[in-house]
Amino acid sequence: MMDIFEDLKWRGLIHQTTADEFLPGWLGSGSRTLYAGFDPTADSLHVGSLLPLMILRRFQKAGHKPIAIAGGATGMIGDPSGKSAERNLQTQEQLDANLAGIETQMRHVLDFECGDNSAILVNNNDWMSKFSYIEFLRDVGKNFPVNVMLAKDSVKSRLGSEAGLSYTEFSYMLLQAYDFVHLNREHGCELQIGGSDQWGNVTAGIDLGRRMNSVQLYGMTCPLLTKSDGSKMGKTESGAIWLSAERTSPYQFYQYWVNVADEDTGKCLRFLTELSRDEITELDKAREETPHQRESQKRLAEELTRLIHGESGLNAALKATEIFFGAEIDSLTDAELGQIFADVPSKQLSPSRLVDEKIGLIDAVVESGLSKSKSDARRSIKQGSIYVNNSRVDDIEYQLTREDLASESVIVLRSGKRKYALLRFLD
RNA sequence: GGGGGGGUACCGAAGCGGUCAAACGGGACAGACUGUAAAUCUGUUGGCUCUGCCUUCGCAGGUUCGAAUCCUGCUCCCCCCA
Repeated sequence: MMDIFEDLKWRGLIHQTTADEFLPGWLGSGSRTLYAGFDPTADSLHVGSLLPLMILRRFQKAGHKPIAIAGGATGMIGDPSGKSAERNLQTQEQLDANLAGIETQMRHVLDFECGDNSAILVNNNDWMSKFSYIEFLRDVGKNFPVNVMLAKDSVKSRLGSEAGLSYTEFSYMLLQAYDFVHLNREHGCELQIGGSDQWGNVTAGIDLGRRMNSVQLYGMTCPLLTKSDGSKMGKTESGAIWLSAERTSPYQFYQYWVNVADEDTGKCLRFLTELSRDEITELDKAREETPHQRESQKRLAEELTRLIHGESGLNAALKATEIFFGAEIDSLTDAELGQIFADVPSKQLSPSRLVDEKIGLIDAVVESGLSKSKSDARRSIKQGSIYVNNSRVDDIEYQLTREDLASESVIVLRSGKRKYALLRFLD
């Protein structure tokens, strides 16, 4: 069994634990059960959830049993930690749909069918919803001194803010704490992991375990995955990077990691991949010496895309990358093009236009939406920024014909470096 | 209520009778360079049946061979005095 604690430490994944001295030996001497919580606010996890998920995976590979808890109940309330304003509440239907989506994705990262230490996914709504308000206050609430709760950072910061803190959000801590106690009782779970902003909630659970059941539980937090400029990893101008292919195509996902800044890449490799120390050290060196090769970014992107989208997803992303960065496009199928250009707008035209009517390049560029007027299209072509199937065409008179089809029925137009549009000649 | 200034292309801002599709700056787009970074350099930035034609300078009229530029009315904005 590998030394999980040592590995986490080397990767910089241990921010704080409740038992620094004790945990290494404890983890090394048997299979333990641990859990991390995931917030079901959407039907897909995003890059932000990748870090705790990977930590669970590391534990599982080291022989421990991971529990992922989807906060069906807590998700209805919203964790105030690190949030500046009150959350919107979610409906039951939304939550159910979200949970289903999330589970599918977790299966890529955690093994749910490997015997004793199979991962399990539970929904805290299953036990929380059985509580009556009175019961909860009597059994759980009375174990929480308000003065201790008020001292937690997550509460303090919100009390001082203009938005304030509702009673509902204030209660969040009790729910998460009770989750831990419940999992301990039902599954023998003894360790909770979470981001460093979860410290208050984690220790609340440990306290509750001691008070209710006289058990000793443990907690471990990891650093938050942030960029060197302090912003969150996994966000772009156009929104979050998701783990579902429907929301973020494998190509976009791959590209996100290829474009990680040099300063952040080392951290990402350590935090999010399972590459060995030697490999990571080598990549660090390569990044230092030949930054323009961007070997480590490519490796990072490759590892993560394969994990989340599988070998075929990775291949699609690589093929798309090749094409989006200039490779000529020909002898592909409609299906392949459809996958590669999943994110690209397309325009359907009648096939007869290719044969009988002849479609001039200028008109094609306008119809595809790449240019807003014919004058604009004419200028673009003259300036050499229009490409048909990725080869430049600077002849204003050019007419598209069947010869220009890149697949059975598609011609790929491009303006400039990145802007693509598909013309589909179908009835 | 009185006095003054002003509304120009995506934004800021010149132009104040013809050579104005309208200087200049920013932005945007493209080309070169490059590490799918940044910077830099170059070009483009109303439309079209494109070496020419058409429509634009708050709105509507007028003067003139000719107006973004002059006149009249309307409208909106800013400043000063009440």
